[in-house]
Amino acid sequence: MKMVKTFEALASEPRLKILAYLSKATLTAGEIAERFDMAKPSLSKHLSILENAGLITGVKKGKFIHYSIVSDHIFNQLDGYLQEVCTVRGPLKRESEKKADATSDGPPTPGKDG
Amino acid sequence: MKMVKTFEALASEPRLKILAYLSKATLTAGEIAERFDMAKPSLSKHLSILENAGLITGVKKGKFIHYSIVSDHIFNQLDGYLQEVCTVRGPLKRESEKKADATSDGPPTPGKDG
DNA sequence: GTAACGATTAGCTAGTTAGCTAAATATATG
DNA sequence: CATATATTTAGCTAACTAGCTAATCGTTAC
Repeated sequence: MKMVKTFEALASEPRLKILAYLSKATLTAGEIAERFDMAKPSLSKHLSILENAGLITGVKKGKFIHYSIVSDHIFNQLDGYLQEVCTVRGPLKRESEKKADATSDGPPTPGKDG
Repeated sequence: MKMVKTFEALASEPRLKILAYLSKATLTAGEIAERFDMAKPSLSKHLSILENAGLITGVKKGKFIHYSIVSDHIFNQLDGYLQEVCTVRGPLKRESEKKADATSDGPPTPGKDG
């Protein structure tokens, strides 16, 4: 698991913002570049880093490339890492602690119940 | 939420390894430095980055500083980010898709039905 | 083929990061 | 106070990253 690649892709304010934009819609590189007031080549590089890390995917349609987030990958990577490092936390313990932590807010984290 | 700081701290092979070591035990800076065959000042910098991001904490006991992982913080940061970006994924849907993922390689585009 | 448009690659500069060695800080001990 | 140990800070160089402009590639339209 190349976690470093994932974290490197996420360790950038512009890239986090790009992901935030893409979390709600599929956008072309040009649209994103407009929103960010950033030169297109600079943005293109960020997109390639994100795509190379598997966090987004680009689909070419004519002369446009539509980028969209790959939520599954992001989730699997981060969740997998959590289970790797926070070994002591079983799913039930997580649920328990989340309830204790914020009684009003925050949904329970699903797990394998075991 | 300063996610960038967290991700920057995690975007480093040495630092991921340090966290891996600390996930199982509390160690002093010197012990970690020995394991990594890395100059102590270099390691010290990594430790300070991790501590500054809140991922580890150092407790001074005499002339030693015992570093240990702050699993809670790591979990909360990453889990919080997941819920921020992967907004469409409700807990139940996550469970469902994890199961479905094993049988089909093309996960459906997430909708707003959460 | 030529022009226009969308996006990326190439090449450059400025700022940052990673590693080192040497010096400094802090704690125990005599 | 002087010494030894544990860790960090300071200062340096090499390598990397981020951003830009200019040039290139691919597609659509004429």
